[in-house]
Amino acid sequence: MNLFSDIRALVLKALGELQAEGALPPDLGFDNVAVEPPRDAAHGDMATNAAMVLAKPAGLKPRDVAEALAAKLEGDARITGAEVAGPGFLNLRLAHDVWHEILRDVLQSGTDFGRSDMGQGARVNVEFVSANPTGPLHVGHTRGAVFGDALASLLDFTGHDVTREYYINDGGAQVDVLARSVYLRYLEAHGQAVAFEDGTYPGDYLIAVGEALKDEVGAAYVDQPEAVWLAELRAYATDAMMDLIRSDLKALGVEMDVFYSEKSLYGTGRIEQALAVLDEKGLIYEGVLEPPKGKKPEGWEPREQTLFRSSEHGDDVDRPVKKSDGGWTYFAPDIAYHYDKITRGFDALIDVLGADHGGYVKRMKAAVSALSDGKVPLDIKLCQLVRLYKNGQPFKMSKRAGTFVMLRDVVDLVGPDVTRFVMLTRKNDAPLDFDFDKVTEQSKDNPVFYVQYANARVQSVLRKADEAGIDVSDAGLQAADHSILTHEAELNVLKKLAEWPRLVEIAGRTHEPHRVAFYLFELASALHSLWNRGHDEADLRFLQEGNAATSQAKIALARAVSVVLSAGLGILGVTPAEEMR
RNA sequence: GCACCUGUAGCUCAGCUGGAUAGAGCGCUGCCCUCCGAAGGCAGAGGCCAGAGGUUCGAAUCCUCUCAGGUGCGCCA
Repeated sequence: MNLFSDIRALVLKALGELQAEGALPPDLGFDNVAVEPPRDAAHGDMATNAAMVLAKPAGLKPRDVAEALAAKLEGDARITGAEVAGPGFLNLRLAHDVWHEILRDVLQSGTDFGRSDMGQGARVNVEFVSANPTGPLHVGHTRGAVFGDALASLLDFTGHDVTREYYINDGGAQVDVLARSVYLRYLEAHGQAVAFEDGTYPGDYLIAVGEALKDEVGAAYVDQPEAVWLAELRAYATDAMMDLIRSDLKALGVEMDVFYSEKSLYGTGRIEQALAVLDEKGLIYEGVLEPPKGKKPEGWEPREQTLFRSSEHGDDVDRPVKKSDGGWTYFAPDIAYHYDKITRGFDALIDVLGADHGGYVKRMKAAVSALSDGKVPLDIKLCQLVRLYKNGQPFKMSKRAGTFVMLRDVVDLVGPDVTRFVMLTRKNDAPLDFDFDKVTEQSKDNPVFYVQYANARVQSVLRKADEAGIDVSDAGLQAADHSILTHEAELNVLKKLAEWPRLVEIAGRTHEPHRVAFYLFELASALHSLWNRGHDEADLRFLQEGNAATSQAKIALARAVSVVLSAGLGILGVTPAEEMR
């Protein structure tokens, strides 16, 4: 149950009655009527802008509309006060019962509390990571992996049918480079001295691949020309790298539903087919592009290419799908890949990419718009870079210097839970600072710790209550008399719990999982605040000595916080802490 | 040159897809531990929301322009 939509429904019903009575014009639309938590708690529990939105089209004064609405709403048992404020806000106060009902709902629904059917089962494809299969994942990929996975969970929680997908770029020239690099390691395994020149991957992770290849084929490829082994090694090396990447993802707790191979698009007519669709719409032509102004690429000369008229779908210029030598550009298989996603029947597509792919957004949106006749929306989420720090000092990533930080390094050092949470404490399009020391610090500066600690405190109360012989089973807590929870600090926690379903919908709609992380911090904060007031005010403690009934009600509140924390952490892919060590 | 992202407290950042007196953490100031729930809590100071116009009942949020930082710009994926 979502309290905000319930109250909004109530407001709409009242407005409808006013309409029926002739107090409002009959042709008035209520789409813009919103019910929100007021920023200032002194303004009550809920506020609606109905009067201000409707006054103008109705030809009435905002305050008059608000007064009429207030009179209607005050008849409802859930509303204990409705007052007009400011330019025409209607501030509502809700009965304590409303909050206690939320508590019951949380306890009954468990971590499904807040689950929404907003998505109505729409099929959404979330493509993320999609790192080139040329080596293990590094810290930049990690952010995309965590973001994509959490976004997918969030969409699932809001009623979408989600597919997590990884696009394997196994079709391009970089796979040749990989194959040749593996060949060098293979020769090395046979005792030959090799040199890794520019244009090869010198990474240590290929040593094992070279040795495994030797075990498999013996000396069959030694001193053989490329023509003999290249095609074989491309496939062999790609498989080896994907195994590596899969295990990296597993270490982070990410599981893909689909791995889609770029290679499968070549030689199968898939690319030609997708381009034919565009061609039918008159969006493919032979032409010559203007050189970019200002910074002319070296050796620029005008050449005729096959172009996609992406400028008709919002792009700035048209984009080449064929190189001047007739081969496909990288864009062509990408078009085919997205066309494939569309034909698989997805209602919406999401691509999670690194920020360096910014230049790619418009053309891909143009392609999807053209291919689906504007029916399938594509949202592209760009993840900004991660800046690493150690002891407050920046920590440069450089391939050449060999200090390239891998996903595995981060996860091994701080664990998957901390990695995931911290990666989600910034919105995707802002850069993220990741300090290895701060993220493991046990203090309130550290949001991961702060949230986990709140959950651990609740678990601790539950254990102690159990030892004291209080029934803290789900049934016991549900049956408790929650109506004694009337203290402001307790109501604050309940109100924060009531926000969860709304927060989830907003986060899901905007594709912004970081909102969940911030909410969890606020919820944890509300619990800590109540907990600490218990220090001075004994009757605010969860465990009331010698009064099992009161304890049960208070512990039910704590338990509900734990439930929602678990649900939220679950979306982020973080395991709730039972205790702090 | 063009496109995209960013610009909010001293610092790091939220800000509900247009709402009321713009929030949090850190840092700063002042309180709160004989013991029973202080790896914490409470209170306070701190703002021209980069700047200028516009849209409207109402703008940090939408539009235009300017400034600053980042990213990218045919024959790499």
